[in-house]
Amino acid sequence: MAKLDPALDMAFAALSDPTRRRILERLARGPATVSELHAVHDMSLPSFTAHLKKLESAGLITSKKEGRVRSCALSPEAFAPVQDWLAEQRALWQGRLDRFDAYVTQISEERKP
Amino acid sequence: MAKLDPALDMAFAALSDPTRRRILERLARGPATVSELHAVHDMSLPSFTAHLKKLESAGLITSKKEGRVRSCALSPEAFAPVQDWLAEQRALWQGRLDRFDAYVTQISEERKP
DNA sequence: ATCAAGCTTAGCCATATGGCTAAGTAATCA
DNA sequence: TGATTACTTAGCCATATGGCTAAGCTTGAT
Repeated sequence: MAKLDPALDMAFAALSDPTRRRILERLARGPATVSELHAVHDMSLPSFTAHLKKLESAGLITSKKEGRVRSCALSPEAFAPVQDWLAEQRALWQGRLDRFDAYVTQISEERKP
Repeated sequence: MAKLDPALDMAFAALSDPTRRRILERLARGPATVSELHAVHDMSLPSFTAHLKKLESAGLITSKKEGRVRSCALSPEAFAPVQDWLAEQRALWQGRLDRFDAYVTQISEERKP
């Protein structure tokens, strides 16, 4: 519905990177610290934290620093707009299909009698 | 599931731009020519066709040139991997929630007797 | 008081992205 | 044939993205 939706832009952009999707997959199983998340990624820490930052500014994760440790958690509700947009697309397309069906049906009805 | 999925990368990246989402929303209602699609976008034609190219290389639309006119159509099946990934995420997250519920239930059970 | 752990900041680099104009090509129309 | 339509290609530009290293800064442990 929204003509211009920067939140949606950022969410989709954040999801377009495989490193970031892996991070989300990990966080779906529960919170983790930056170091824990970084451990399985063959990448420098600064590069890695840039990905976390992007996920956080897209609203897909939250993080909080306690002492010298930052822990991250998924923000599952942030996925809703994305899924909603896709669902709406599907509905539009389905609507078109249904109307096409109706049209075909109508044509064949008209040819019968 | 796929550790590395360039198709998913490209689909999400294609969806991260508002111009491209508007194009998809239009195409969900039915096919259209490049000119028709371009008409409602305040942008030069070359810039606009670059968006179409990106959508097409992400597999989200197809196009075919007949004479001097190129017409574009949605490829609805290309949305499946995207929706599947999101659904899987949701499932992971839900699984975690359920296990947490079970844990809480177990704890309260243990306190009762 | 030192040292180590766990990030963070700063700066650099290469490539990608998203926009433009100007010029080119191919198909239809008059 | 000549003009017009409908893109297409080429080239330029600014900013964003994704990677790096080196140095800094808290916090926690010794």
